[in-house]
Amino acid sequence: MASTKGLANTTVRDVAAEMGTSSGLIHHYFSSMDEVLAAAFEQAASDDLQTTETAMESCNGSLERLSSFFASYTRTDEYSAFQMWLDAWAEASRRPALGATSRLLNIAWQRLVATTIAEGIDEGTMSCDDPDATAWRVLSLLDGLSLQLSAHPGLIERRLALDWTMTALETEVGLAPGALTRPPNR
Amino acid sequence: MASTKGLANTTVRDVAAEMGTSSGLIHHYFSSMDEVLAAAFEQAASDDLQTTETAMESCNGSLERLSSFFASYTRTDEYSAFQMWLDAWAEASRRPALGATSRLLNIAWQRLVATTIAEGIDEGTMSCDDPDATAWRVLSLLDGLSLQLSAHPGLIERRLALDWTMTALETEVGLAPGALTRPPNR
DNA sequence: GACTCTATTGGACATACGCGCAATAAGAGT
DNA sequence: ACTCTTATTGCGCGTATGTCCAATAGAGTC
Repeated sequence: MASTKGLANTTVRDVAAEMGTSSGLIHHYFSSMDEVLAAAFEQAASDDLQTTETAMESCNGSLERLSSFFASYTRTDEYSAFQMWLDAWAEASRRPALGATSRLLNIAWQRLVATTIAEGIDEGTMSCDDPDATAWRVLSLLDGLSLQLSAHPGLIERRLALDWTMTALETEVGLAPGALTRPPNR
Repeated sequence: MASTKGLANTTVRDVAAEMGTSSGLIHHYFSSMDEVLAAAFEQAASDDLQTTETAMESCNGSLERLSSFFASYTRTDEYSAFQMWLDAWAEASRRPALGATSRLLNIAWQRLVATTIAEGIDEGTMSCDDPDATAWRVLSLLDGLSLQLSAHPGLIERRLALDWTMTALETEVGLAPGALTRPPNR
């Protein structure tokens, strides 16, 4: 999936060329371009989610798991991954199928963080009144900052954006500042 | 500016029709569609900024000014205003002029918040190590939450998103929870 | 081997878009 | 009146896109 042009500008012929088939075949399986984009987005985005999930599972302890979450987040191919999300959010209100897909995947990411926080509470290493709300806040902060990184390169330092988000999470769940291990620069 | 279709799908002919002129005239004043979109976006977005600025100026005390900021934010025409920002961010990396415009306007919003916090510090009502960073964090949180409100209606309650952001600001600048007055529901 | 159903092709069709252009209108200054 | 510059029009060209469709290939099934 080399959609460097962005979801919004991806055409049926692009997808066909990339799969080595014809444009007509795609409309044999998908009834509209909206669903083509939704399927393409789901595949790419849920791949990223899967990668992050397996990386987190290989950690023991919710604290390491959360650190691993951020490490995995910065590892995703920087341009295309987040640009794809920006396109999806912008098109969500115009393309129903794509909107439904992005909604589901956003919820999946939020639940991933929320349940890990809940584990931390069970372990006794974290404290949080509302893991659900905290997950939304932390992810929204990360999205809002990543959005600036992607749309306005150089405006905010990438490392600062990540550090701010991790600090916010530490504060929310009652961890000491720096308790989460920052990933190395890249 | 009735661009309900979104910046990305606005055509030269749309703009021409809305201004009651011909499409050729627009290319007489703008050298490319990128600059047309940048100008249209700048006009709409800086209008919103101006409205918020004047609303804040009519308040005395930085605390009231910050409350006014959030009140003004929720007042902006809900769909089209934020959808326009989403489109601009998504297109920023593909359309240089639009990207430069959105970057400048983002900075303007950030400075608006940062300088108000600095005023609060001078007044002695607030405390904050780095108003600049705090402004970026608060605005990014607000953007990330507003993004969900716009792209996935009903996922998060609008009032909660606003309340979370205002609480985050209160925490950052050492105000008591609830010190900022929440705007009435709408 | 004939038949049927699905997979797949390549292209046609209608539409839409950005951009440029030749032609015209409108002033403005002299 | 005349000229030069600017404003404005309407249209056409080239290109791209989503969608549809007739035709072909292939794979089972009896």
